[in-house]
Amino acid sequence: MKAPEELSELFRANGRKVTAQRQCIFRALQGSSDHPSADSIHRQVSREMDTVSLKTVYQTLHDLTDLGEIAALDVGTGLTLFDPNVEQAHHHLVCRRCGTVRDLTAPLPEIRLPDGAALGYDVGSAEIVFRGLCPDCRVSDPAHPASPLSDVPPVGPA
Amino acid sequence: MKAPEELSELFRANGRKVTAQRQCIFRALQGSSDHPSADSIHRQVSREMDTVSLKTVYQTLHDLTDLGEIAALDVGTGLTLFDPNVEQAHHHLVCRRCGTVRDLTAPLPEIRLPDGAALGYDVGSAEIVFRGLCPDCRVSDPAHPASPLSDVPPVGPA
DNA sequence: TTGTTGAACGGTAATCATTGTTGCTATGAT
DNA sequence: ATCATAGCAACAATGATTACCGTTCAACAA
Repeated sequence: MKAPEELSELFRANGRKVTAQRQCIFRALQGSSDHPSADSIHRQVSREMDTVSLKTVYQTLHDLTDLGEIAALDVGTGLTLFDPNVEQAHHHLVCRRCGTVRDLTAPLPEIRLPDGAALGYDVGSAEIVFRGLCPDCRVSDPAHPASPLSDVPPVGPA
Repeated sequence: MKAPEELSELFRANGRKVTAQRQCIFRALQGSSDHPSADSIHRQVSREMDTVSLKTVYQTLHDLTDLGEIAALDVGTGLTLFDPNVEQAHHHLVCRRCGTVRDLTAPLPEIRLPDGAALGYDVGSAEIVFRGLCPDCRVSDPAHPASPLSDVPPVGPA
């Protein structure tokens, strides 16, 4: 993701208007190093501007996704996360208990479909999601989900 | 997924009751070779029993997921799909236009995280989702003309 | 066979994430 | 400064999923 000022330029260059709300969202995105949801961005922005609509956050995030500055990421937790890290190719590691997502920058073998395996599809991208327990959730007894801190439902493996 | 009679046995063995609604859902699942949603199963079951609650379908599907007989599958289309094929390890091919999901049984190199890359996670599974346009959607989109199946380009991370 | 018990049922209403509608406001170009 | 229009906030609505609640019925034992 580019810096806020560059994003403003990009928006203008694409016929979109640069509003105070959008600039605030740009800054909130730059400040978040992880994978924020629309709601968490909205909470962050609301601290600075108290009447920002959640819909405005959604629209700006979708605009940024269309422009390729961030990536929408759905790992099965029921809400869409947004990934500002689009410069560096990476995959994701998802905790099946609390739902937190971490980037995986470790080198992985290039994924290639064997000839004829694409079933006529025009395949454009491949994403790998690793699922497991994060260090924090491993501390609690794995056999007994005693007190889940977050009520994200577990997601079954493929 | 096991046969309906075996599923009934399994339910009884786990202290769950075998109702007519559940047996009907078992049969509907066995009859569907693809990746049904809760709603499509509900429509199928409703043809046979006209007063089956959608909640009952959800509960039975979750029970089957807990027992490992089917797998919940969320590929970012907004609804949860259920995959009766849990015996054979496979990945998924998702059409980004119409959302249909196909199994990929082609052999892929085993995905394995290098030592120290797991960031303290207890990694349990890895799933690959390939995204593209299915043959039907390619026909209606001149921007992505059909190409010979042999020259599928290698695909990188999303 | 019959009685008992609690899991499971159907119907409805609620919840959560997300999107549409509408009338007003402010951006960016003239 | 003016002005057309994209964008805004405040709702209301949507679609998938789940909770509530009074009733029913599968499982098991007498």
